[in-house]
Amino acid sequence: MSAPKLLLVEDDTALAELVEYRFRGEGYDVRTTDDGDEALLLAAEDTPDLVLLDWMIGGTSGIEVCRRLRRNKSTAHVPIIILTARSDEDDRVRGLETGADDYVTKPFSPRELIARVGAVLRRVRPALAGETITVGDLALDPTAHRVTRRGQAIKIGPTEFRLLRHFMEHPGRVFSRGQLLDAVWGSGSDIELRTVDVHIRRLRQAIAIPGAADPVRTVRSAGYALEGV
Amino acid sequence: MSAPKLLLVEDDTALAELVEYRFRGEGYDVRTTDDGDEALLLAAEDTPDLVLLDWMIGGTSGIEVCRRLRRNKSTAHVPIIILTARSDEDDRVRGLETGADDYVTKPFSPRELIARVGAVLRRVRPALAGETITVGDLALDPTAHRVTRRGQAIKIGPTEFRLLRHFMEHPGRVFSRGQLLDAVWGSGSDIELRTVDVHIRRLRQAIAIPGAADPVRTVRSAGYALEGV
DNA sequence: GGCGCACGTCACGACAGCGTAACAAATGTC
DNA sequence: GACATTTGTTACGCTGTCGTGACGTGCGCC
Repeated sequence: MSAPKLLLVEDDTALAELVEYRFRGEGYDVRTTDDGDEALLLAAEDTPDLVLLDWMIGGTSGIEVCRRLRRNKSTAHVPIIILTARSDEDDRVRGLETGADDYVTKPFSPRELIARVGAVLRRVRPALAGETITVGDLALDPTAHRVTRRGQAIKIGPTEFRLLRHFMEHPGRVFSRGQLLDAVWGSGSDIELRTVDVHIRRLRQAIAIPGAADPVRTVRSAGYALEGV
Repeated sequence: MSAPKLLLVEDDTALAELVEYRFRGEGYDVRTTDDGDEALLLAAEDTPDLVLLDWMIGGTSGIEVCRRLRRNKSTAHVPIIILTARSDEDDRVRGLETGADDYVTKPFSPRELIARVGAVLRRVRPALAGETITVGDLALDPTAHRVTRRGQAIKIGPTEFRLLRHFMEHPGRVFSRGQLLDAVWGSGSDIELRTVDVHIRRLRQAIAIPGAADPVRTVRSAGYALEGV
């Protein structure tokens, strides 16, 4: 549920197994493939939270996988860490140009890789790294499953919690009802769009405290957003 | 249960005796072997809390023992400290890649090794370092196998003890039933998820005292957590 | 052997939380 | 201002989850 999902694309089987093992030990949910095309499929059917991408793989080259991940809407914003054997500067530039978030040259220690992954996740989605996220006077602790506003605890149901968490991971950004259904309920759920409204109301009710403005903004005919800072 | 169990794999008999002697003096339960294969057997039949592994030993090489410890489910998460004569950087990388937790180069003072072992145990499982952990008005003494609340002794069964200890090692954090089964019952035990509920109830009953709130929090559709401070 | 204890499982009941529909209110359009 | 569209709000039935008591079993101890 809250374990960050990694997609590992690596054709060195031994290395892949090692990395997979260590990350599982760290509480990650890892899926592995040695093929670029399969990677794109896997990423499409269940969007990972981060992609570890070998630079040179069979099927499609790493740079191509990177580009195509970016092109696809659901995977466009997934952070990517490139693994490469060459410490060549040209490659580094090309990798980052293609939209990779970080760059690790082989040989690396799993510990180093774990640290890098942690760093990228902390930067991109703090809640996935188990860190408390703060937006305005709201604070959400994902590991303790706790929400506070101005220091006082908020009683909140599971769905509202996930909804709020999604908002707090992208403060200020407007989400359509469909996007919220995908992100909070899961992409395969056929739920009425209007159901979102009800949960927005419940969320508003839950985080409402007297004398404070409602941080949930309605954007007419577009969706909802959390007031960022 | 209370004394941390060490497995020492070392073929320098004099050194092994010295280390063993010193650690026994510190209250550890030490078993020693000079053979890699025997080490794996010993580890399998009675999972140690930490393995001290010489890099170069007869039978199987240290790195191989390390790998095979990791591959076995019951020993997969046991911390390993590598002892090596070479301060060579390549080895260091390879050792950590294989999943060792720390690395001590010979010659070392027993005092240093004791400190490192303590540090690793504290990091991995605070209760094994023999320190009493305190959360709120609860206190748990892992060596004496005793729990007190507001100073008064609590009668508690073995499973509830391990459950409470796990909670107290991670106060405030929410664990799913599956995670609790892995952590308290051991991974690979096929126990019904709902069994956790029953033991949660028994734990609640055990630590309940009149006029005090229940420190075990139910997080609906997520799991349970111990109220942190 | 008899006893007590701790354990894992089950079944039942309670209820929180969910999704939906229906109606009220607000907002935008001409 | 009249209308259409979008959103807010409420009520309701249903499902899934949780708490709880009871039961059978295995094990060690006396």
